[in-house]
Amino acid sequence: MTRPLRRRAQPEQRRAQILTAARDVFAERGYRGASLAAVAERVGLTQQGVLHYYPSKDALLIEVLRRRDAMDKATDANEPAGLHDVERLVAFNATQPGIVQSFTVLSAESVTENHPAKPFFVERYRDVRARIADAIREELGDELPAGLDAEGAASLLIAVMDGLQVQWLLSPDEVDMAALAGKFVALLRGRSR
Amino acid sequence: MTRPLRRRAQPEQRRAQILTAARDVFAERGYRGASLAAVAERVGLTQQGVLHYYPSKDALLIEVLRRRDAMDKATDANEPAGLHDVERLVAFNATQPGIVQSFTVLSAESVTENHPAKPFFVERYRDVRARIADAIREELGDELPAGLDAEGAASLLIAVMDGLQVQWLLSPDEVDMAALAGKFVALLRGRSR
DNA sequence: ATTATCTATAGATCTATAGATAATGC
DNA sequence: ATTATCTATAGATCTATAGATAATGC
Repeated sequence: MTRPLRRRAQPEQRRAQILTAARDVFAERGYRGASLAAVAERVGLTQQGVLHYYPSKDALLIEVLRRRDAMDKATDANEPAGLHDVERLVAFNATQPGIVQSFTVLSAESVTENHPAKPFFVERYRDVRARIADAIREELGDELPAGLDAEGAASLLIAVMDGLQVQWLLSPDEVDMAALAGKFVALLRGRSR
Repeated sequence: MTRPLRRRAQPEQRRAQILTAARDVFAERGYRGASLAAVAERVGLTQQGVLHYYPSKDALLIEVLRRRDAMDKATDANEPAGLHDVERLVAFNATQPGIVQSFTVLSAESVTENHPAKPFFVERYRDVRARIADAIREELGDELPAGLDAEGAASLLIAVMDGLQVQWLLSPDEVDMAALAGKFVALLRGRSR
């Protein structure tokens, strides 16, 4: 009975493990503060083992973001289906601090010089703004308060969700993200008094 | 006529130069992505020259933040004096992309593990929330729409300003920060229709 | 005498490439 | 035959400390 001296994982499982570990490490330290060795350690490989699956640190980050995007689209997570859905979505996010943190940290870091995720986030915000604007138009038509148009309201809604995440990550007990996001939606609906 | 072989700058000028350079480098690359050598190069010193004035990279970051805070308080910049002042302040910020970027990048990065600026930002947001809540109470009393209280409205206002900055830094031509912030204030005032 | 600045350097990283080896899949 | 994984290693960093030197301030 000979025994294998080294175990090999299923390649697809390995890739998935690596992406999850990378997302967590990037969330904890930012992209520039993270190392391939830290990712490797979490999946029980050497740093070179990780590079067998993803040819560079940049490529690994891009894949993390792509997969996240694909999953979000598949499950309709992280982008509200409409105004009625905002509070539920934010409440769900509040149960997933790691995911919230990865998004907050990477999107802000992406504005820095030559950041590999910059094109990704430019496009993503453009996309999300357009889709949320459509949803708002569908629900409220042109009946927006304060002279807002649907695009502006979409920008504000995204800003509220992103901005609350920073405050919540720093002081979870002082900021009730979901309730506040819900109240912002109520403002948009114009139920102001 | 002997000439000095090496020029020495006035210490206080040097400190100010270093802090400005550090703020810019941190804005461009984030704290973890920045190096002391990059800061040193901008002021014409070696990295060890910088460490003569600030004993560590952490200490340098903390001083950058402290000075910024002191300057903000002195000039009333970066924190609106009240709701009437929000749009003007945001319009002013839009003329200072470097400062906006340093704030956006560092505050988001500060939520990561063991980040030296975390205590600073936890406290700062707590403070700013309280001060803005006071200003809102003074201007609007308890007449807040959507069942908001002054603290909640303050959280939302800060979130709007922070969140718009990310979108604006990524796509300055697509997001009119000042106009949108102004419209959010109009929503808070309850002039909704 | 003090201090601003430099050179030298220790000691830790970090990413990426090259090539070896052992396990898998046909 | 292919490929998952390792060791070895090049080449660049990076922070921080130690100690030398030259300019400043009393």
